[in-house]
Amino acid sequence: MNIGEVSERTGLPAKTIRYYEDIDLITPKRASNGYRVYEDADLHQLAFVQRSRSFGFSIEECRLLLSLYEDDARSSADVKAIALSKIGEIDRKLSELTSLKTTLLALAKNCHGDDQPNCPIIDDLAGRRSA
Amino acid sequence: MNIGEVSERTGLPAKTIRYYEDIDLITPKRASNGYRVYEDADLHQLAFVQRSRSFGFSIEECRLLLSLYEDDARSSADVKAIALSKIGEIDRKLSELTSLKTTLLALAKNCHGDDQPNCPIIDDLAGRRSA
DNA sequence: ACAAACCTTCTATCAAGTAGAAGGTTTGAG
DNA sequence: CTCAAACCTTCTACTTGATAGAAGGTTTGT
Repeated sequence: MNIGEVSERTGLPAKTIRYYEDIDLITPKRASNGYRVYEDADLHQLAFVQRSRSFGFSIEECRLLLSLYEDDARSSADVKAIALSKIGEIDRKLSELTSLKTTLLALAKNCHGDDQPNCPIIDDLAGRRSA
Repeated sequence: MNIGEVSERTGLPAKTIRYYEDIDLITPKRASNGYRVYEDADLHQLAFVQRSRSFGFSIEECRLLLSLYEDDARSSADVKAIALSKIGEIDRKLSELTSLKTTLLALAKNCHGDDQPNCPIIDDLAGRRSA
């Protein structure tokens, strides 16, 4: 299968698929004319990476997960550890975003939002505590 | 004031302060020896950007906020609009991360986490619905 | 006089692609 | 048979928001 069909089937841009080869993530064989030839196993790997990326795993994490995916002797504990650490990361981001939102909401609430220059948001950003 | 003292006072690395000049965000005057000379107004602007960045505003948003900060004829509505749009962005990220976490948690819960290769996380990433 | 501590500019690096240039090949239509 | 569309290739540059290092000039203090 050529890259065009792979792109169509997976929905990944051809550019991205070539990029994955460039970083030695998924490396198809080559035909005699130099074209990349994707076999079913490559397609499965691409779909695996695609889904892993959509779960927020970085490329390097995908590389690790992929090696576990390919490893029949893997232990599920290794996989679970990666998932749990990712959940921890998500939790940290969630609490950071939540407190950010709280602060911005409070600021916005106090701002009249009219055509006057007076603005508590600017005041706060400038370090002038408007409380 | 030289960049070293500015760095010390604001806590921003000198590299970052030079970078902000490079992208025409905060451009100090130069002394006859070529050194950057920061005045109080520059320091205020730096602190303003620093705080805006910590609120999750991008550099380009900071640039806009800074121009409003400097503009005595600004309308607070303009500022509020930026804050509200940022809150919208945060909300989108929050819900994305929350659903991601839910999915990963469900997967991790079903994984034994032992030394056996059998793993519902891998199965899901591979597209094999383990339900 | 000499070193430490500044200052300068320029270049490269990170993540994860995306976009475009410049060119070769192959497929199908007329 | 010819021509163009549609593929394919490699290489380079751009994005964000800095950070790190090279290579070198200046200034301050002892």
